[in-house]
Amino acid sequence: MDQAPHRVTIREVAAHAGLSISTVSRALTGSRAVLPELVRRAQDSASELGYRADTVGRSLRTQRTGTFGLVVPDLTNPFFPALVQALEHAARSRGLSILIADTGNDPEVETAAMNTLLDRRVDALLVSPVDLEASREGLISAATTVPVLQIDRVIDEGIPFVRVDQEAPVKALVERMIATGRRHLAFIGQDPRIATSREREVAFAQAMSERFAGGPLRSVTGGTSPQSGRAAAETLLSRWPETDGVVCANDLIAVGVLEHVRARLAGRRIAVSGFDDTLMAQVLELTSVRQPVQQLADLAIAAAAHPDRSTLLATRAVVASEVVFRRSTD
Amino acid sequence: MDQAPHRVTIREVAAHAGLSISTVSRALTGSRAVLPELVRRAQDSASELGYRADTVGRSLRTQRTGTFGLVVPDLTNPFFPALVQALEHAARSRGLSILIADTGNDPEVETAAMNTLLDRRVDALLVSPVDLEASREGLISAATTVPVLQIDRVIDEGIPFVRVDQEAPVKALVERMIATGRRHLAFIGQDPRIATSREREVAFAQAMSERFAGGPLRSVTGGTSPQSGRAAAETLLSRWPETDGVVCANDLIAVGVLEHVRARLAGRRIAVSGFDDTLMAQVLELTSVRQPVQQLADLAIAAAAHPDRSTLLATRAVVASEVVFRRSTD
DNA sequence: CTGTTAGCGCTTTCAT
DNA sequence: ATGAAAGCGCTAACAG
Repeated sequence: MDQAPHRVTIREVAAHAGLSISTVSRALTGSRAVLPELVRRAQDSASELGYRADTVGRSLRTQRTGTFGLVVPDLTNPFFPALVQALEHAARSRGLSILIADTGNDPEVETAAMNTLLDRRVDALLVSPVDLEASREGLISAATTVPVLQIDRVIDEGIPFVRVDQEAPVKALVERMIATGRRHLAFIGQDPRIATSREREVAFAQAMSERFAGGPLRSVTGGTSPQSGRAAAETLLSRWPETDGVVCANDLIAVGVLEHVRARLAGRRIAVSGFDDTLMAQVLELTSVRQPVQQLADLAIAAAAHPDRSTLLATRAVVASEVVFRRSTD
Repeated sequence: MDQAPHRVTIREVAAHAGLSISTVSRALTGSRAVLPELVRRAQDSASELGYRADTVGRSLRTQRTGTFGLVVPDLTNPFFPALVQALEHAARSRGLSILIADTGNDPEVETAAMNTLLDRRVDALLVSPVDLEASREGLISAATTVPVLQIDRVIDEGIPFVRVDQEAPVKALVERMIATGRRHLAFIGQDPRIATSREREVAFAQAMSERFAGGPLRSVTGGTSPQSGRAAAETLLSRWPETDGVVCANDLIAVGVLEHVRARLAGRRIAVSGFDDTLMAQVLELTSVRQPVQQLADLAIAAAAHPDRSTLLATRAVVASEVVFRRSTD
């Protein structure tokens, strides 16, 4: 049936072309000048025999695998598939591959996964760390072995990162809610150990203190799901019944808030916004902050793929995001 | 700063332990019997020096990488992140890794991606092919080089697969719609070149012909998004205005149909169902077919990881799915 | 510009 | 049961 399908080696190509192994290698990779005539002969033999270089042998020799390890906390959170897709495309367009690990929001799994990837000699590690605190040690330790780039979630400024500015969009959301007549705004975060959620919370607190100096800071945190959003909304509105605008750290939470509002507070005109501009936000006409995923990915891969690693090690990029206003904040 | 972080090799461990390289290798991998005393010495030296075997060197020698290539059509479709997550967890629990490729629904990209993965010497290729026709040639060609397992989408019965039964759930949906009083059912598919969509369509046609022999087959196809779902619903309902139940090949489409019904046909009691039981289905109380993603993943990884590849090559698995009834079909 | 040779790190004969 | 040595496929010194 599926007979041991012998892979052609460079040695065979060399023999077939009547050239030395190294000439074939140089002709095919272009690493050194080779007579055009011989290049053709090498290429012809290669394609005739169906030769494709074995990257394992190459990696052992060059000490580069052309592979990045990508560590994400949870593919169930729709932001991450979008990020993975963008990263994978950016990587593949440069001939690079991605080993993926989903840590299920568990810092221990995260550290273990990073070590597995290091064993596979990835050229760099792209990580969205799970936990502001618990992820730190493993991340720092990994960074002593391989270039590490924090993507989206930043937990240590000493390690390279590509992140999104959270301050401007949060401020824009607050301004919009105020402009449409709201005065009692609140924030619902995910787990506060999640870097981006924490940043959004801080940005909210700051924007509010600028507009309502001395006013109460209405803020609760929960999980990352519509259910926990509903629960958080309930807590929030019983604690601060005057609330008329809610900035949520995530679309999933915002959806839960919308549900709660529509079910229990049908008459109230409460503004709601989310983050990530997921499909659900579009369908439910939820105002949300669109993440520049493509840009994030391009920057990350460009940095990680750069020939001399000092570039990666110097990367500290912050990109802007854009608020998409919809009916939920009218 | 980040000084060339020398990785410890097995040679250094051997020197430190006062043993030969081969003894250390055998002690650490357990590939052959070694005196317990020496095993301890090897292990101690290894952990003392922080040794971790280089999988690149190992792979070159053993001709196995412990890595699978995973090729999915589109991570934007929420079914696939769930599948990727389940596969990655199942793989990692066995010490195996996954190289991911998202083909963006393009068969040519798919073939190219498969070749890239083959160059990386993956032990097997797990593929959800894009296109019933256009993916076939590349898939068959890859299968001559490496074990290939079709996941979820099956386009060639001659190649191993792990799939989900589509017939039973579609039949159950049709029966339910009939039981709640509907008589004029219709189907909306994704692109008919998508294997699962096609199977669902066929199952629908069959279920209908059993109940309404000689009746019209109301069926249209479109894309895989709420927008195309809306458009398809419009087409469908203008062509067959009597329609009172719609089985959709996908939750995203179903959401579009719901939108169209709620916006334009507010009074009509039209049943709607989707596939994949995504978060959106839960939020919108949409009846949907929950895919046994975990089971699919476990079967796939178990087959792919099996030491002798004849097991993989013999894999033809079909697992059952479950309809989750919600308000949209009341 | 081309060829010969060494060697990346590991496992596995092959001797002992 | 252990060790010495070969070699997986490739690239890169080093001669020529």
